[in-house]
Amino acid sequence: MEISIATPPGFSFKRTAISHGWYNLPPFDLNQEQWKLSRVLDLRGAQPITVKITGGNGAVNVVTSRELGKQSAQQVVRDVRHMLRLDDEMSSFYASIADDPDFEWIVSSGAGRLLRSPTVFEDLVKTMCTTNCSWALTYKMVDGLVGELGRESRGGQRAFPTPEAMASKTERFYRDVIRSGYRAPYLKELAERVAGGSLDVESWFSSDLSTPDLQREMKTVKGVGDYAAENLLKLLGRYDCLALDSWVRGKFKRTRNGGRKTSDKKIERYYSRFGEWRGLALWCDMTRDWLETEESVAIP
DNA sequence: GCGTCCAGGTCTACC
DNA sequence: GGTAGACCTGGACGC
Repeated sequence: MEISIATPPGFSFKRTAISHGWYNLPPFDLNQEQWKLSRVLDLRGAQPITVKITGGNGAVNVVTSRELGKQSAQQVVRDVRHMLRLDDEMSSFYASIADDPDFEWIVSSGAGRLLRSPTVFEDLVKTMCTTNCSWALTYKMVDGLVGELGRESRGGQRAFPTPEAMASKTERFYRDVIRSGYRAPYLKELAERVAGGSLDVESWFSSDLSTPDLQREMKTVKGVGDYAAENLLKLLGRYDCLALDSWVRGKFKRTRNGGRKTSDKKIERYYSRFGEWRGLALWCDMTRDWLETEESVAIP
């Protein structure tokens, strides 16, 4: 089954697909030769399906692994729009950087939409798996979660596990099988709180709380500190924080500070001119070279 | 082969 | 509120 979803003017599928490390973590899979982004979506009431997404002129094309009813098709459209940030209002951000020669490329290349998961829960678990470890270990943990606990689509690929599936496993499972180390009790506790209904992380997406208040609420989750909360805030569409981690600090040092070590204060000062958009300006600046050549909006 | 360091940090105890 | 030390894993590196 094929579904075409209209994209906003200037949207770049390539820049969006590769905007964030998530494209490299299961169940996402990005084929950079064909520029095809695949993943399994858990439709809850129905068997999970695999979707393959490609860019086009003024639309993205979604091919599903089987025919879908009206309700399931609507959920696929909703999830794809959410993942690719098709409903994000970018004009204010683009206006804030349009006159800056170092950042104008973001407008002309259609960058600035950060790929995210269909659920806040998935983004939160993945973020917890990025802390204090190499990317290789992050991959190993996420791959383990998907492979061990994700529901299977018809083609044998797996979705990201539900909170209920994760809550059903023991802390030892997360240590011994997932190899998550000291994060094991954090993952177990988070899944239990979400599955039990005492924590509604999906509500964070439409929360009326101020960013500092929402950040405080996020940090009530064990294993979520400043970096993890700020990273999640970006994925929710709030960019008034920087989510500085060792990778960003190193990249800023190389690209913006002549290879010299710098303080967080200096990084904050550098991007402060972008106001409420400073987190997004920083992220685009740090990931500019993730695409070797500049992508024109005419080549989505 | 072995020890050390560190990578897309966080928690707790203590001051 | 600020800080030191502990916490898991696994790859890179020096010896």
